[in-house]
Amino acid sequence: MNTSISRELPMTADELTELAKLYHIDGWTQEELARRFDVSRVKIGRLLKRAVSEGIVEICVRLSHPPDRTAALEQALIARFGIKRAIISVDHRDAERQRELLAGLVARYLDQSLGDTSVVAVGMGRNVSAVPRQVVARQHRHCTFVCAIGGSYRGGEAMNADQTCRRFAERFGGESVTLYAPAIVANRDTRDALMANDTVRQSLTRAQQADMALVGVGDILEDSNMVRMGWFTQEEINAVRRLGVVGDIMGYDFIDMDGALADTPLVGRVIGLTIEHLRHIPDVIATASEPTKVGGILGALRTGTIDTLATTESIAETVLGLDQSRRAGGN
Amino acid sequence: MNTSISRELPMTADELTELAKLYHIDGWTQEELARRFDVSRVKIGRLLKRAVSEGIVEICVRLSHPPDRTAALEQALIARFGIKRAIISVDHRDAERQRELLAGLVARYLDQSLGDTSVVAVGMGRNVSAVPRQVVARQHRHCTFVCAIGGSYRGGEAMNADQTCRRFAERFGGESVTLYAPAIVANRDTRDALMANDTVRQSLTRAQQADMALVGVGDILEDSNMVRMGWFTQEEINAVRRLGVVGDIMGYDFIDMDGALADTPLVGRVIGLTIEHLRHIPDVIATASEPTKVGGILGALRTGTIDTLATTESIAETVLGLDQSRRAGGN
DNA sequence: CGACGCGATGAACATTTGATCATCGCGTAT
DNA sequence: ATACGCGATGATCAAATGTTCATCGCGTCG
Repeated sequence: MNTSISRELPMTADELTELAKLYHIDGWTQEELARRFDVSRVKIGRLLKRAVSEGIVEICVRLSHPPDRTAALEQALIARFGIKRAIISVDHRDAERQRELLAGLVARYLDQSLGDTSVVAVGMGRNVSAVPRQVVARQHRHCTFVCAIGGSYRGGEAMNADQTCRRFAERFGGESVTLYAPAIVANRDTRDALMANDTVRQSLTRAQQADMALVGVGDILEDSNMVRMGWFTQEEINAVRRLGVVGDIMGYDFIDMDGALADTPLVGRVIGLTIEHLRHIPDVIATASEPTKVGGILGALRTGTIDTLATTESIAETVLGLDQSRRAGGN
Repeated sequence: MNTSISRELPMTADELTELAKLYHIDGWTQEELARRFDVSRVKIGRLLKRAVSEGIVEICVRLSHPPDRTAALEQALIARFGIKRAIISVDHRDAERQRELLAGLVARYLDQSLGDTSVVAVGMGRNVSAVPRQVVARQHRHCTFVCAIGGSYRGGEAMNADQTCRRFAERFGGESVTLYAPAIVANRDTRDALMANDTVRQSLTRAQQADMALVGVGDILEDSNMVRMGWFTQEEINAVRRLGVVGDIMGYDFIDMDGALADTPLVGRVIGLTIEHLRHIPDVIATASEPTKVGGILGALRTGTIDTLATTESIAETVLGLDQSRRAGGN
């Protein structure tokens, strides 16, 4: 056990970890640490700040909504769409924070739902990849997190399913299974060839047999992931929108507000689970925190594949209202 | 919107949630909240404490880096690729910061490995040149840092091997040996002419006899150093990629995922150590911090020339998975 | 009616943490 | 050699938070 800290600021990660543990876990005060290591309190403070900035310690605040307010919303969603449960986060104006808040609740739900050997199929997207960061597992499990869709270098590595799977496995315990294939390929032939590949087949089979799935819901705005990732040209997206498409599930399966699948340029070119596969997974969690996705969420709910909806309070209300109006007003 | 909080402490969970959100998420101070709701600051404090005890907010601190995890990774890499050791850095989302973190670990490794008169061959690249900046030497030595490749004015002087050598010599003590030649020349004849030159010969000979080597691993993406330095046209890089090339060692020797050398337009035009030379150096350290380089790292490991791999946790895991899948799935 | 208990409340004080700034050491450029 | 920049350092001050304690309102019981 190393008891002395070198005089210069560049400390090793191990020393920083030790310091952070004493402060955050054991409850020492900065002044006590300063005396203990014979440096000034200010320096201890700076070191602790550095431990945070380097990711050695992570502090997450989880804000769960009190049951009474969300209970009514959840009941309405269950009654209207036949889902099994809803996870409702408080509203927040900052989009990034909002994502984190919701991801925290999803993380907690996973922590209480995951068995010791559960298999979870994981999609791509910002809302999905935000979840593992918020996980604080109470037990160490032996789960399997398997990619439900291939990878893509565009639009940031961090959103990819394999990264998300790996982080899940780290946090909850267990292993991650990567789908070694691009998320999207040039044409159906390439897709068929890939699907015939052993490695790809194996991963997909495991994904199909998952106990749970965590997927995102997308919109088809100009700045949506679809366009950012270069899967769509501007004209294509306009054309698709004219078909009445309002969003997608897991990043590629497009739906209109009635939950019907649409015929888009992507059909037959994606390597991953389809909506049909999702139907056979006992608990499909769909998560979306952006207000622009209300249409997509409504469509996703109406596909009947969603078991658990995770979203914000105001989005849930909007979706319910939207559904109401479309039932009443027709069109 | 409810703006007032009732006077008695028994508040509704909703009000507590609102309060907690303002404090924990939005960063208000207790005093601001006290003014805002016209109660004493002490009471706000008590309410916030209650929000925690009632489970409305959860605050969790996570310490990363239990050393055992990186130890397991290192063992896996050693077992799989026959390297001697691995240096694993924690992940960090900011690329620049990530480079520094990894460079710090490499610097420490050098500090504990370098003898008083060691000779180190030094490559080029961002990951290599980041190392000397992180050096904090405990003793002053008389080492020799010698360029393993010539210089290039494109793409920033700072990355050049001679600069890096000089900084190393400053930090660790000793001298630096520059390879007075361009990194790449127009054709094989020019190269032969240079290799016949006394000065060049001498430097290269010393590099070949080095005790250690520090080299980078590159990728061949559009924005890679290769292209930025103008060594490759876009067509050439595409052609090379079609050969199955996934990366390079030290900035020029190209390899596919099986670690085999590729025939590229650069062959015979580079002034510096080759992979064959590296094989005779007792400790070749390869460093790479970018996730895009996983393929290149796998190839580099399979060449069998690497003794010490320095990379990030998630890259190490990806490389292991990639190797696994290529062994299993064939192709 | 009045004494008492009890929890809530906020003033006052103590502790902890964050921010600022002058200084120092060291390496570099002039 | 000297000036300068830069980062690290800790003294000092300011802000934020935690703790203590006297008081108050209110209901209960003798």
